Amino acid sequence: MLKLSKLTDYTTVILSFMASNTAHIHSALEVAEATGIALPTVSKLLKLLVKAKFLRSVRGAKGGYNLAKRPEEITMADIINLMEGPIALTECSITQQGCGQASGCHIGGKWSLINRTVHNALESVSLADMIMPSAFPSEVLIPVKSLLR
Amino acid sequence: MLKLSKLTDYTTVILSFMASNTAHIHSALEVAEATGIALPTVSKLLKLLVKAKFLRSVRGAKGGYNLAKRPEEITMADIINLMEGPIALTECSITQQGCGQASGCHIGGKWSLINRTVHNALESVSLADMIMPSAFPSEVLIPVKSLLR
DNA sequence: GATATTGAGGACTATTCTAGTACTATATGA
DNA sequence: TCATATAGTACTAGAATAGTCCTCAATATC
Repeated sequence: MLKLSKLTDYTTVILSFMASNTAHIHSALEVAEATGIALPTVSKLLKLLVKAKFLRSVRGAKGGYNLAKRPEEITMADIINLMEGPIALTECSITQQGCGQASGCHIGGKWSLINRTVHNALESVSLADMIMPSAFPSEVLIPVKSLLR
Repeated sequence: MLKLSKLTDYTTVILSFMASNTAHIHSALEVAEATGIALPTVSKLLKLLVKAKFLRSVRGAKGGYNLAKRPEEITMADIINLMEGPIALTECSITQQGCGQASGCHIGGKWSLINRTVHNALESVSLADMIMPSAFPSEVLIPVKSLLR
């Protein structure tokens, strides 16, 4: 499976919870109970999200966390980028310098296109979209092939 | 990084090599030398690709492998599906039955859309596209957000 | 001002996954 | 019949991931 790490998955769940309830601040315990994720793990992720400026924290008794940005301003691409680094399906697509397989590999450019496509897909979905109850979308068409020539 | 396993990466390189030279059959050793991937690994992948019907094999002396399908008929989605299983960014998007986090997670439907978008992106690129020398594509636009409501 | 509550930060461990290797059996051309 | 090549399976080492724990710092409340 072309997969995200569990922690990335948890992070989207946590952020979605925060976004759906922006009124007051939530303690780590509260988030853990609401999401069903173990407290130490939640705590670890919340700290990470503060560092990344997605959340604000309030220390001390009655402290907790809340969103530092509007839900529309946080995209899936942002979240994945934070948790997993740059969105790229292959090693060689990250840096400009080719990979070790140089002699046998002539497909670098195509990967960069594919990566960009995936990135765009993820950037087009924000936290606000994630928490919106939705009718099932009809069809998604992507003109990638037409661009390959 | 939202990443593919190395083996998946190798597989695309190997298949691209086979596709760019469909005239005669290639031994595992030949493929290994052409791609720069270690022979045992190449051998393992070639066997896998035969089982998946992407390649045909000829046993015995002067044996080897060649493509069983036309390059246009093998898409990136096919390759990733073979190597990593169904294209899905999260566990819960694969099966219909919700995840263990049921109580806290209300975003399953959105993931399915995102997954479908990514899948479409990957399905639109075939082996034939991968081996074609290309001008750099200009822009890729995906109307995902407009479909979320 | 003392105490309880809650976040900050970092270290550590267990487990799982991945990649790579090795070995034996089978088929075929010369 | 021998050399060459694939088929199939099992195993191992290493790396990445997930998860936990402990100590320190800040703040509200009594």
